[in-house]
Amino acid sequence: MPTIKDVALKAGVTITTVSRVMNNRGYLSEKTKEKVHQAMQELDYHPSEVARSLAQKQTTLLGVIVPSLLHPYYSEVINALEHHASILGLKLLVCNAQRNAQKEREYIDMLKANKVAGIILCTQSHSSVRSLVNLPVVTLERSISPSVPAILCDNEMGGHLAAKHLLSRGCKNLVMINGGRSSEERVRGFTRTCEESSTFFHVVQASKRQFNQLDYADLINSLFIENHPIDGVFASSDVIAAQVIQICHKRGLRIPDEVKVIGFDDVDLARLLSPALSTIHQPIEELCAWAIQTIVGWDTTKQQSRIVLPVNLIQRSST
Amino acid sequence: MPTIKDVALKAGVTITTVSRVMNNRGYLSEKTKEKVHQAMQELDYHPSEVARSLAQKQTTLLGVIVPSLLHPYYSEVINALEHHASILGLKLLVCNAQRNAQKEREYIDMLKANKVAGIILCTQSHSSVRSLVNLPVVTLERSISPSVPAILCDNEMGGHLAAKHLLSRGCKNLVMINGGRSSEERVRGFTRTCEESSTFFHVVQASKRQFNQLDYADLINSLFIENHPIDGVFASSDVIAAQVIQICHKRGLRIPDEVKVIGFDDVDLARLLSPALSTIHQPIEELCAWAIQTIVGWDTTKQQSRIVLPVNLIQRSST
DNA sequence: CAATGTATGTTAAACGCTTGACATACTAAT
DNA sequence: ATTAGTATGTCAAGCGTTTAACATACATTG
Repeated sequence: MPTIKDVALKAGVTITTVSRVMNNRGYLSEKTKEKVHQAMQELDYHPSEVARSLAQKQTTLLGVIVPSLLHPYYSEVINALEHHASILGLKLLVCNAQRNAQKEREYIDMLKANKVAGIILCTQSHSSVRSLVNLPVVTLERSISPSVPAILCDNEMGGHLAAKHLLSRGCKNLVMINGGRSSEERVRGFTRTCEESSTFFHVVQASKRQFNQLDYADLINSLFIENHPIDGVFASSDVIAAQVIQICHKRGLRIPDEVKVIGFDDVDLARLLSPALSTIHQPIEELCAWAIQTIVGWDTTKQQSRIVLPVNLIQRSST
Repeated sequence: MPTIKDVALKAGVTITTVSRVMNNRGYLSEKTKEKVHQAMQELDYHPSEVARSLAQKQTTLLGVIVPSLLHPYYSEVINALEHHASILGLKLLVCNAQRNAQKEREYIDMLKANKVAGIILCTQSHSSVRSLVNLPVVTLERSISPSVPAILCDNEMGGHLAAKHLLSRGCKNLVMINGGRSSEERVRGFTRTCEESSTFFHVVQASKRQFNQLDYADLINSLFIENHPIDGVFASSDVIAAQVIQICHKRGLRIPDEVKVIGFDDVDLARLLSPALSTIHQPIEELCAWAIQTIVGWDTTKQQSRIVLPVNLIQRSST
């Protein structure tokens, strides 16, 4: 592989000049630039990012730590992050902490050892806050400490919209299934709205195990057995909602006629279900754009410690 | 951040010794190791991967290029790759080529500039073969050239199993929908089996646009309009199958009573659909394990240029 | 006792790039 | 004719490791 030296030699300039051309600093005539670019092309030269990183004490890598790579929400997050990162010449180092605080700490150490430009945290363990000083870090749909900027969607509004929608569709007996990504705000918005309309409702909480396996079947089944006839379900994620639909299907409960179901996230899965799932849309693209922006502008802009983006209702065929 | 120098100073040894301890080479007494480890702990020292990479002319990064990050198949691939990689201390650099040959080439250059330990290619463009010499590269569920080792699943067997299954369930009028990830082998296995049993069938091909958007609704709808009553559908991916189910649902066709549907991949989505989708299971874990193994053992083991793993039928409620 | 193996140490080059300091011209404006 | 700006160049240190080469010791073995 050719090095900067070879380029300099071929172009008849010094490596300083080549470096200047690459980084576009100092005075440079068009002619010199031309010569250098020419030489680069002929040699098929690509500067070593590693050497560059060492010299600059910074890489163009961005660490992303997610609690799961199988949950479609994080697939979409990674997709959006990769998109915005690549526009800025940043690369994504994807880490799956698997909801394991120990693993998360190891990943953080690893990312620091790799001198990443920043870390985007989508996990919930607080254990690691202290190891995050002096490093651009942002949490996505999560908030671990006032000292770490957080990008969130308006979860309370989401809970509210879901409840309001189910009520407006005539539901009288609501239940919310709250998955492991326990969002107090979603529950609060839902609860408040139900209470305000004096509708019968309750909230069930999934266990961490159920979240890990993305398997809520038992929980959902028990709901339909134990309780008064439910006619409206708000699931705290589309994945849970999918399973609600499945179980209604098995039990012969028609959706949306007998039971209405609404999810949260608006991942691609939602539109693939039968019936297509009504859900609360998270602006994943925007969330990710803000997250990247927060990392990239770390020193230059004063950090907003908390950014909350609006959500909205997407009505499909399940309500 | 502390450097190897600081550790050496604190431990009262030279940096050579510290380096030896870290890399476990040369003679070392327990006492020295102890001292060095102690010093590392006290300083919370983590060696700079960047410096290490420069010195060794190799990183512990693994490039992965996929055609889409939203397609659940690739989510599972990335999940499995990340898992196997992290066990070996490798990190995943995720690249989304978006089925764009130009982007793919850029990513390959970028990965080379970053001195990755290897590249796992899940894309189909051939354009880049020549730039892959002298670099551990493997293709996953794809084969671009005899000179690049490929890890595949037995697609022809998959097509065969799907057809055989639909036939054994009594279908008389089959259709296969072949998505953009055009796998000739799947078609061949399906076709051969149908022909052998003299069953009426045909194969429709989705356009690239449809694949990109993961939206096959029009195509599927036209099937049910144009043709004799179809009673069995083999979709070349679970995502397509999901949409078949949706459209049957809309058209009031009961599954599996009136139409039987089988997918391919066995991604998580399959078990979340209503009814749960029968499908051909790809051994994603094993495919990925082999892929990583191929990269890691690049120089030591002679490369097998082609590894084909078996698939199997998973029957759920859609057939 | 000599030879061998074990346990350290020192020194310094190498990896490929960035960057600051400084020197030298040429050009154009005052 | 001086000054300021522009366009290059040279030199060398620095980034934080690895690694080869070589020098000492001390402990064991034959």
